[in-house]
Amino acid sequence: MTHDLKESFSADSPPAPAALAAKVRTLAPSMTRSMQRVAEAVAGDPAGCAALTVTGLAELTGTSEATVVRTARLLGYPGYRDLRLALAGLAAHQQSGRAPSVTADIAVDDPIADVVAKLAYDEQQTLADTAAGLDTVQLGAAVAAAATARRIDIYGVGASSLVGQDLAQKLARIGLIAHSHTDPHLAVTNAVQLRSGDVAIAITHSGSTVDVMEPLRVAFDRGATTIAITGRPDGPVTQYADHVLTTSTARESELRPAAMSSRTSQLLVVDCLFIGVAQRTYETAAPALAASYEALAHRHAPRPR
Amino acid sequence: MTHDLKESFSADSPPAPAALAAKVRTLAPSMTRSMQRVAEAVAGDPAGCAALTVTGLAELTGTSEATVVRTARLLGYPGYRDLRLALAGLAAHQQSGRAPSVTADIAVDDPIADVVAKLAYDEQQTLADTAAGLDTVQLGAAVAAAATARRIDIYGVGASSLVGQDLAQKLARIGLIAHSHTDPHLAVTNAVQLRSGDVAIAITHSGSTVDVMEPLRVAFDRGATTIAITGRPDGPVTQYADHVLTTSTARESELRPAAMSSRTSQLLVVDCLFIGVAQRTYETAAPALAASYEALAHRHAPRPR
DNA sequence: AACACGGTTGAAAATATCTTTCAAATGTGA
DNA sequence: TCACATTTGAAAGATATTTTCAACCGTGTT
Repeated sequence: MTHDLKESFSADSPPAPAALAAKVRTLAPSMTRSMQRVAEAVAGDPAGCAALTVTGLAELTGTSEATVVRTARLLGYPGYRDLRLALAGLAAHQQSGRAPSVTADIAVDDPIADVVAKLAYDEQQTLADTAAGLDTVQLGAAVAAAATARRIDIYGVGASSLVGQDLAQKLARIGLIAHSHTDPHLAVTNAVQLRSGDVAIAITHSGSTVDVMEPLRVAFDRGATTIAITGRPDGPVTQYADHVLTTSTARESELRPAAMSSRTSQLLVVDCLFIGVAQRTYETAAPALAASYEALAHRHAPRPR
Repeated sequence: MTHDLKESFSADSPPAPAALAAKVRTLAPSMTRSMQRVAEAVAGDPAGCAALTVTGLAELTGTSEATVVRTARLLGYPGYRDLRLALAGLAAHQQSGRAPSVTADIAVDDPIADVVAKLAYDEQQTLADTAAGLDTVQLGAAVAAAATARRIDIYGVGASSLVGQDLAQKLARIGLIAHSHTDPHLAVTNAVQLRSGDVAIAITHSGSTVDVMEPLRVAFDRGATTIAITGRPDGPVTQYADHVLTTSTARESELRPAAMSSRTSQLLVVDCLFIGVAQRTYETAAPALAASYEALAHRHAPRPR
């Protein structure tokens, strides 16, 4: 416990890391020759020096450990250890300063690391856009309808079908009766069965996919509450929709199909819808979720050693 | 010999400061209780921990020096000293970028607008974590294998099956022979047909889903190049994987199942894989993509007036 | 030129910190 | 319950840091 006093000292008085180079210049005149060599090395390559031990830095500068420690002291740190920590911080800091221009399109010859960065950035952007553009009133209405629905039918084809399946899976997990339809004919056949109190959800990025519009129209005519999740709030599908949830569209490039970002956007909307429903049906949702985890437990292999 | 590449993951991961919190979550399940306590402390207060010595951190977490060192090792650092340096860097990093206030868990009584904001933020976080934690060497190897594969089989069940389908759909669109298998029996039956030059991809968040491991094992034994996309880089599935792509794990709450963020993470990985393959097969991929757009055009209704 | 003297320096000892070892404690499955 | 494997921390061992101290250097004086 006694050493803790030292800790508290280092906590309140270390110099601001950013000003290190300046401090070196300021204090240089009052330094001895060997100390200046050390200070120079430190100011010149903080990141590199952070990787060195006292001995390493002493050798690098052609001085001794003692001199390195003296320099650290002069710069305002309790010892070399703390200077080194500050150096690490400084390195990380200036690392982040160099913001990579990931805003560009993905090119054919981009290195794989750039692809990862750009893709992640794009999808993050898509999420932000979607969240910003989502009408919470419409979403609230959709949630209310879905939470009390007798049954929920979901239509989606192509890439959107996966989103539909995802939603259906999750709703089913919390005990709701939800089905995703991919086959347009079967979807229409099923839609005919719907009536007031049921919910139909169409997912289409273009807002004009016939195979998805048709079953929604039937459901609409039958009196079911209809929801459209689309990137085109003015598209044809919305004329059969009681509630419209808008997804965002990101620029697409040759290598990055629009389906990619629309899927991200659709999934966020669908997740919001799901969480909303789960909130409203919490009493039954929570145990249902727990039960489904339980049921799956035996499908996993034991931990290896 | 090829399988030894797996080793490189845990061994080479150098100071990746930004991804520390993510790494803690990813590796937490494979940690012992006391190690988790240490990891928690580190992830919770990087700045504070950076000021502590091994002994200090051991006392703080009620464990021993040995455990602290073990934890540092598991997180990918040579020892505590290096973890501490990374921590200092991280502290400086987050000092500059002030975190937003939507970090709280989603509660049962959150208004719908908050749900949207929190969910979007969480998914963005997941994307960032995934991108930071993705081993580009492994990814590059996976891309190379997939781009030249005679055929690609993809295994995934539950939520992961949708990710598998998404990947298969996209690869098929650029002219590759790719199939997603959901039925474990059929998957194994198909896996038997694989041989050297084919690629098998298993997608499982837990890393221990038997239904997915089994076909991958068969493919592995048959000499196919095997890829595992999993949130548990130390899970059983990796023993049959030539290349391991790690997805990140976000904290989950009662209302937000882990499946949600793992899906986001998996999709990003899969997208990166796809783009990588598309780059490598650009000559054939570009016209194939264009053709598939063309073919779908007539499935859309004309814009209404 | 020789000397004395204050400041500078690094080798080596002393200390602090980190790492490894190993046996006890704890948990786990038969 | 026992046998076995895993987890854990105390203490020994290895490194890194700090301190000590005598040698060294440069300068100014006699």
